[in-house]
Amino acid sequence: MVRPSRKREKLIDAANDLIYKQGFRQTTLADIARESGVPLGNVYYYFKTKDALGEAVIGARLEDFRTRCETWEKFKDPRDRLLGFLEMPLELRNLLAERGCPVGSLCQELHKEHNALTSQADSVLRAHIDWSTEQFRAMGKPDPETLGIHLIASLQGVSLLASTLGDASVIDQEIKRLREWIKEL
Amino acid sequence: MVRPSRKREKLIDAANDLIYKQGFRQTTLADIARESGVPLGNVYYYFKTKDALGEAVIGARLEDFRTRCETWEKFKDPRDRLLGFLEMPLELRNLLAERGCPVGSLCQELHKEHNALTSQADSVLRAHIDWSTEQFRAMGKPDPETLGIHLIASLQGVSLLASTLGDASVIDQEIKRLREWIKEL
DNA sequence: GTCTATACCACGATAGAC
DNA sequence: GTCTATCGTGGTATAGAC
Repeated sequence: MVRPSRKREKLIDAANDLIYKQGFRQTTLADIARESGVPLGNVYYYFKTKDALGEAVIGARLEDFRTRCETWEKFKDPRDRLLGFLEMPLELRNLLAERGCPVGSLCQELHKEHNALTSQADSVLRAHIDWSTEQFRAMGKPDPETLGIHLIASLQGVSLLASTLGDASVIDQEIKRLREWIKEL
Repeated sequence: MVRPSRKREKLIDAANDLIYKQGFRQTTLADIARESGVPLGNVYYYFKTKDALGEAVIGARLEDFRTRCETWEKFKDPRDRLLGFLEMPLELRNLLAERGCPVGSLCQELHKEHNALTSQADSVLRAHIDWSTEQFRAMGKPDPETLGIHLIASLQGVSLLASTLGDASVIDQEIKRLREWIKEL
């Protein structure tokens, strides 16, 4: 069996967490090397550049979202899928209040640089919008994309405010509002 | 008459724009020096550190918001004040779609670093929330802060999506929704 | 494949002439 | 007050021994 290198995985995991905590630019390869237990010079055996490692991290995040999607798609009713989706930010509420949303904050950051990774990071947020839009479409709603955008924008906005205010309860408030909105739609 | 140095103003203006365009960390003092026409070494005559210049920029932004508040407070009806407030993101729609919200993106960025400026940047976003909350309170609504948070979170979220999708029309959509929400409240 | 040592560069900050 | 030259630090990336 061809199994991917352990060190490669460890590097991606460490980078994933550090990028969430500190941002991409602020996270140095030395940080990642230390956190993953891989010597600095050895990082370049697995990834040619820092950007290449960033690309792998974003790929892992997209993969992670796809896996989550599968669990929500077990629900037959698209309304239930959306309500299932809304459980995620509730579970992560303390993390979101501390660090903001990993997807949104990376998009913000990379849009300010002129980084080659920008469009890849964007695609993760876009995947959230597209998945939500599909559920609204399955519900037979007109303008499903407007609804999908409203849903994701609300979550992004409240993540930013929760981390700025250092208060996770604003997430609960907004999720409550969104749940009611979806039920009444 | 004691007038503040022209160069000092130019530095703040250039820094303000560059920080909006590129983010704080990504913006170098060399960038700011070039853009403002002030030689690099001379920057330190006006600001001891880069953080000190950042602090002046945030102060200018807060001052700018206070000035805008005065124009909205000409309306007697708090509902009209909120509707006046919502004109701002509409006017800035193309800028928001290109660069995101200057206030929100700076909060995001500084929260990832452990920068001394973080709490100052936060106070600008907080000012937006507080002002909105006051209007809802003046309308006699229960839980005015929840409403204020919803308003600002919506704007922040849609700014992020507009810049990620590169599409200003999502701002129009969400503002339309918010206007109706305020009118029916 | 693994690791140490280091080249190289960019940036914040300072020294000091004018 | 103004400006040039430069120091020191810390980051990405590479060379090359094992």
